[in-house]
Amino acid sequence: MGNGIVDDVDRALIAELQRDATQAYATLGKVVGLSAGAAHDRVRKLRERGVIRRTTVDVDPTALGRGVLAFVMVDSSAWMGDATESFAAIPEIQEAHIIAGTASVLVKVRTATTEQLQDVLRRLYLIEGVSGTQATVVLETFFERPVRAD
Amino acid sequence: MGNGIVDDVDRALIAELQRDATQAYATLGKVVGLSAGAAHDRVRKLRERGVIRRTTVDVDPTALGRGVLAFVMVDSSAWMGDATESFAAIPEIQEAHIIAGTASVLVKVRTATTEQLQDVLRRLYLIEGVSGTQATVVLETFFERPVRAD
DNA sequence: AGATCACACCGAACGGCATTCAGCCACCCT
DNA sequence: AGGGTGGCTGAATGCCGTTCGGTGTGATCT
Repeated sequence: MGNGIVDDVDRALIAELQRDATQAYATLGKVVGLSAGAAHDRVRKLRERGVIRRTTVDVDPTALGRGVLAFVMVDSSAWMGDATESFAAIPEIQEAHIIAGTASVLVKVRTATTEQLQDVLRRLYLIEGVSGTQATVVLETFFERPVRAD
Repeated sequence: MGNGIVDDVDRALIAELQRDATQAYATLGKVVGLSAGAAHDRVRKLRERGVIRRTTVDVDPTALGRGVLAFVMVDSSAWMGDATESFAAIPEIQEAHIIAGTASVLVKVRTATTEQLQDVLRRLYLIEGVSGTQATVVLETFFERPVRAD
């Protein structure tokens, strides 16, 4: 998995697709100096190799009623390495990472209201080994952008 | 902007598109019980309203040489509300948020190595008003998924 | 009630684009 | 030199995005 090299043309293609994945392969190819067929071939291989995981849409969280964003440091009294499913089972959690430092897990949470955020914290405490949480509410998001490709 | 209501069908369409934005509108319509034309119409309106911001691709950060992920709490001695551009100018920063609490800004950083992470911290200190940083390195990512649509 | 309007959907038609493929070229390995 | 591999071009084909006329429904106004 993940084999093969990602060259400059691949990176340019990825950057273009991140910007707008709906554009035609002919357009895409022109940007990097390739025919439509060649561009298509490269993108197909990038997908096969798992470099491009999927094509998706970016949505406005507020429009979906997920206007409250918070990061929560989760303290634990036990090894949390196998707790993926426990965190994934809470749908309001958008990301979960094991971290180095005093806390052991960092999660990114989106809810409609702060009351719902509180309820997520309650459900976090129900996870085996969780001994504490420290929530940080986001007041304003400067930006959220794709992984840098170039 | 952001006008109009997002009903259950819209949410189902968004959820499908988040899962796979390459599928045909006929398929998409079938999932929610709509014709291809109607599905296309709803998605077009969701785009116009800004509910769907863009169509993009999800990439594997490791494959692009961005294997190191860290969250950095940035302390400041001044008002940081207008510092968007300063943070955006550092390409390794993927997200930047103003937060409530002792720190004032939280940023998500992706680099190839921890040396490069250190260099990002150095550049953060160059931003006017930044008085300190506290970096938390991610050891393992459980998951990162789209905003919940349903 | 009846008339008018707005809105959402369907189904068909058109044209463009994704996808495939044969042929070609450059490079590497033996 | 010869054969194999990988990547590219350009063209052909068929599917799909996109548009549009027509219909049904519910709301508003007279």
